[in-house]
Amino acid sequence: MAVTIYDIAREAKVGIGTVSRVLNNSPKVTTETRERVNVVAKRLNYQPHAFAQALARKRSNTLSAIIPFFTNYFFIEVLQGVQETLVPLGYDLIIHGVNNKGQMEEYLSKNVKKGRIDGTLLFSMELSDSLAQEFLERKIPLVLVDTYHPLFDSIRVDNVEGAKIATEYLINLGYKNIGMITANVRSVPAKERLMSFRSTLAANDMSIKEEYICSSTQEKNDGFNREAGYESMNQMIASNSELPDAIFVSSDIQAIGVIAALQEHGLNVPGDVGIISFDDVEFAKHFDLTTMRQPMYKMGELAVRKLLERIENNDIPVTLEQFIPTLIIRKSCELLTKK
Amino acid sequence: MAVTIYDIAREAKVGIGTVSRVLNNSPKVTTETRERVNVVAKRLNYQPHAFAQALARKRSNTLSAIIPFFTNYFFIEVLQGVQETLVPLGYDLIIHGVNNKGQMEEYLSKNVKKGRIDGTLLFSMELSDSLAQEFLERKIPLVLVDTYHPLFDSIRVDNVEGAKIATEYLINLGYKNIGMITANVRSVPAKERLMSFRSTLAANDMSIKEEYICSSTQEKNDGFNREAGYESMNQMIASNSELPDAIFVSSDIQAIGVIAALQEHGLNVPGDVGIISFDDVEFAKHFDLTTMRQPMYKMGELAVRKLLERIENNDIPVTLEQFIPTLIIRKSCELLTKK
DNA sequence: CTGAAAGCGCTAACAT
DNA sequence: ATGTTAGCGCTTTCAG
Repeated sequence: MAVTIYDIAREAKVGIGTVSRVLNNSPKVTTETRERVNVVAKRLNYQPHAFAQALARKRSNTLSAIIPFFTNYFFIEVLQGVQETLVPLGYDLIIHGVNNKGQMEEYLSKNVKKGRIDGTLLFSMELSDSLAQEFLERKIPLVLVDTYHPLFDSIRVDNVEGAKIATEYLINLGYKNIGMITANVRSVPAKERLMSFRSTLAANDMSIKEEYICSSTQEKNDGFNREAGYESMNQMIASNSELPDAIFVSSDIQAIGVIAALQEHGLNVPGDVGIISFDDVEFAKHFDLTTMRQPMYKMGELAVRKLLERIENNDIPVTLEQFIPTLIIRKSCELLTKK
Repeated sequence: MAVTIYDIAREAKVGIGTVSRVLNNSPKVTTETRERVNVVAKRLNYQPHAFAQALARKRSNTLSAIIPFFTNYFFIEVLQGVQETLVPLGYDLIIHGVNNKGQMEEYLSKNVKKGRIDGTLLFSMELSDSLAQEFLERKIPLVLVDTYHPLFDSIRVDNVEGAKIATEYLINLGYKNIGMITANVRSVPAKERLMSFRSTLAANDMSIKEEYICSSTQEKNDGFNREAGYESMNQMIASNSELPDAIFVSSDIQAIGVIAALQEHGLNVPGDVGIISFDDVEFAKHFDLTTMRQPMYKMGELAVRKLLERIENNDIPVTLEQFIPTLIIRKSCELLTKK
């Protein structure tokens, strides 16, 4: 059996109350007894029993993260940010990978009630109003990452600004006929990126050719997948005699499909068409993709801080933090001298 | 405040003992009272308090996983297997990503003592004898995944068999001059794969050209990285007038580097040289890599089952389970007609 | 400043 | 079959 405060109390010849005080750094203990207790605790190699503490304190020092497993790359980096900021603060993380919204809701509405969690991080999935209501009522701190709800803290990427940076980069490189391949526009990020692409082009007095804009109708991952990119590119090739000289693709993974389609038609990147995409997931560098990097690690870090703040004080006003993606220049676009 | 068994007891007009029995499916309750309690529990939307249960039961129903963050691809799939098998069984998972061995040891020897965990999964990292001793003494169930220690259950991939399959595939395709690019041979998997490559070639009466075997001296990830593959390939090109017609590379990520080096020298895959690698991580399919797939999901699944078995009964003998990798045929090798 | 005791929510042994 | 009670290990009053 593990060593408890009773053991320490006995050996140090004090009451368990005093032991507890020492262990929790209560000021009302003589330096002398404090010292004595500490020595014994160390000698016995004491570790507090997390559950007993949680029960007595009504606070578990553990957070949960609900993550759609299918987002793979993105989430692993965010998670690392989450981990590395919460562990030093004495928190533990319970993760729950879900594959669909039903699973998520089940988990949220059930497991969270068990009192084992001080707060929750919800990733990349839409929060329904009924669930939102439940969290509000139960007063369980919740912060959203890569998704949004007006009643909760949210941490997102500024898609509008990111798409603007990407588009301007293409323009400055000297590309004249720029197209866009976007995911399913029912997804918010896809919509925002497309919208910003259009307005940036307009702001720079560049014409927008509708034939050069192609959005996916795929359901799987909202069109953020390789096949969608492949299809879109093939479609664009089939219905145009001439292609754009550069394409802004709404995600790295789609860009892989786009490049494959291009190569099958004997077209090279960036020789024949320049490509810029979005995300900078792990493999992007293996493809030398120029892309807009989402600061995933930092998002995880901030998410934890926000959540902890809210656990301290749930009355602070709700915030929305937007990260600006940064341009990662690799080799899928080039400076056009024929400018 | 959340609803407790006292609330249920009051409403259902029974004692808390009865409530507890009903909730735990004890047989000694009348169907009638059972029904009554269940109805009230449902109406009150009762959820047991996990910590109180853990404290009383001396069992937490939570497992922990210690994972090196730098292995990225591999771990995310294993983790999914872990998750999906443990959640339906009523367990929770606390994950702890570590970046080095020191962190791992700190976590193991400290956090695990807190009594919040029923058992632990250790991934891809060597277990020191002193830590092994500690686990043994504390009787904390531990299973190792992708690593090995004689005193604990281990789940691994059979590198010898995998390398044999890969090599034989190359031979059957008609390749005559087969080389190998391996990671740092101080790593056990790299060593095993190389050894098996040699013996398979020998068993098939094929000559082994030492100039066609190149092992990395890199430290980073034991040479399982892109740069190592790139370097090795360049080195092989520099020191040979003629190249092998096919190369077995010890990991997908190295294969990416190998292909890059080849292309820089105007050589194509599989046209000029065929490539087969190992792992089948997520991006392998984007490169059309023919590779040996490690059944990651299944490994996670089995790891949980083993751990749970051991939690039930820690006296069963230690086992070692080896998974045979499966050949995934894509396009980085081809049937040679010039056979 | 410190010891004793109550209680966190639940399980399990003990009565009845 | 069901109610009662004693812990599980810790925090936190409440006395002193």
